[in-house]
Amino acid sequence: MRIATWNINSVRLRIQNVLRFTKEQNIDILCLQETKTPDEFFPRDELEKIGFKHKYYRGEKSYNGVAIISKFEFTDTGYLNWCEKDDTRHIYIKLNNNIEIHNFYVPAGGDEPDISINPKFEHKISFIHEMKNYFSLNTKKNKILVGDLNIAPLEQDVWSHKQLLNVVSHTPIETETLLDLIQSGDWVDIMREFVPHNEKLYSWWSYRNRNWEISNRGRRLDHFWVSKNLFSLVKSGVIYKDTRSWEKPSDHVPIIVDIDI
DNA sequence: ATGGTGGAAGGTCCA
Repeated sequence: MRIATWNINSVRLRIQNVLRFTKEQNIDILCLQETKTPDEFFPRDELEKIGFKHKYYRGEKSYNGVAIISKFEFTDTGYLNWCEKDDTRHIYIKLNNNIEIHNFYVPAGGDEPDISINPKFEHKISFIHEMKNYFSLNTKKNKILVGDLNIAPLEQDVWSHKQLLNVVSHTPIETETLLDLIQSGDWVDIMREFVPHNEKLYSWWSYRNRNWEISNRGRRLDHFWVSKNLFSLVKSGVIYKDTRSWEKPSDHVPIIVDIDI
């Protein structure tokens, strides 16, 4: 089974990119973030035509929004509201092999990395804490967690560790909280099993840099984790940088993972 | 310290 995750930054604007990507890469299940559309406008018919018969999505006007589209049926679907908000930042589905896939869009956190003066940053940190509590209560088997977590936890997950230490996405409070979530939840950070920790690895390049590929000032904000019992079944993990060069690209690129499930 | 770009909206807010 080939599963991918992608912050699409408007699924309606980039539906052609989604169709091209899923066809060319033969994706079975695609988790999307920042779909930015209410459910009644989700492009379900186009996706149906290319074989994604099973879909579960929650969106809202302008902001947030998550979706899972699949060639395999779901035996359960659902979501939780985090930080007592009903924004659309999380959904999960269950497959008939009893594996659960959680799809998250964690708050970006604004500009100022100080929880006492920036409510967006406080929201982000609280969100990760709630994820930690939730996944420590539940069984740590047969789970997959993907999404735009808006944190680059390791030194080589950003173009300059030193220069980004005080930039939201790579501050110590964020990276420590995220690494704690990985540890306490017994998660395996797939991409870092395939790419050594001393090699640069990014999934996002800002729109604000026209020469994004030359300057290569990226960050690894997108993640694909599996519970430990599934790790031996994971055959490959790739960050598919090609889409960043397509027409009207998202600023994030997909992660593609092959799993024998 | 600032501004650079993009999306949804049709004014700003958010990233």
